[in-house]
Amino acid sequence: MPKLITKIKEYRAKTNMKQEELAQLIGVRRETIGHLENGKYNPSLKMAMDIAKVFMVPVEELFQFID
Amino acid sequence: MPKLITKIKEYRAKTNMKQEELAQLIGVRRETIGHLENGKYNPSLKMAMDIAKVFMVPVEELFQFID
DNA sequence: TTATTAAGTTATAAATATATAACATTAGGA
DNA sequence: TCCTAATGTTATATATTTATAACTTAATAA
Repeated sequence: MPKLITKIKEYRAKTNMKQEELAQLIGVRRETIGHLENGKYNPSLKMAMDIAKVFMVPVEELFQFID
Repeated sequence: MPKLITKIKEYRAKTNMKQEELAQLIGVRRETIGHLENGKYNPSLKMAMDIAKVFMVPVEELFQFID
């Protein structure tokens, strides 16, 4: 079972963005962002790319699977 | 409803790889690769990154959402 | 202390991806 | 042409993500 590591929280902090704001920008729920930040599951490619676009970084900069 | 465009088939052709071979490399079914190549759905981030790794390209080079 | 805002967490429902199996179609070589 | 391998396609089952709602916790300010 590979674990997902993400830098979403760091990029949010860097830009003073709340979970709620990010969620609205990409059209998902706040809880979904929270779960994702805490590695609860493997998101869809669309959602991952939408978030990467918000922070203007490549998907691989934001997400990494370990193991 | 955004449409998914992918270059998987092109990269497979470039390296003479069958759907079945790619599927086994990343641990999914042949039909799953087929459906993905034909834009049937939005894959998981893990699967997208696994495929990108096989062809040694960034995720964004392989997948693009239109609209 | 009380109130408020952001984030964590849990349970359940709904939506969607993926597996599975079966059959159809296409392309290429003998 | 006939065979065969590769791919397309469809239906259904299973697994997983995401939505929803509710409650909790942490931090901060009044």
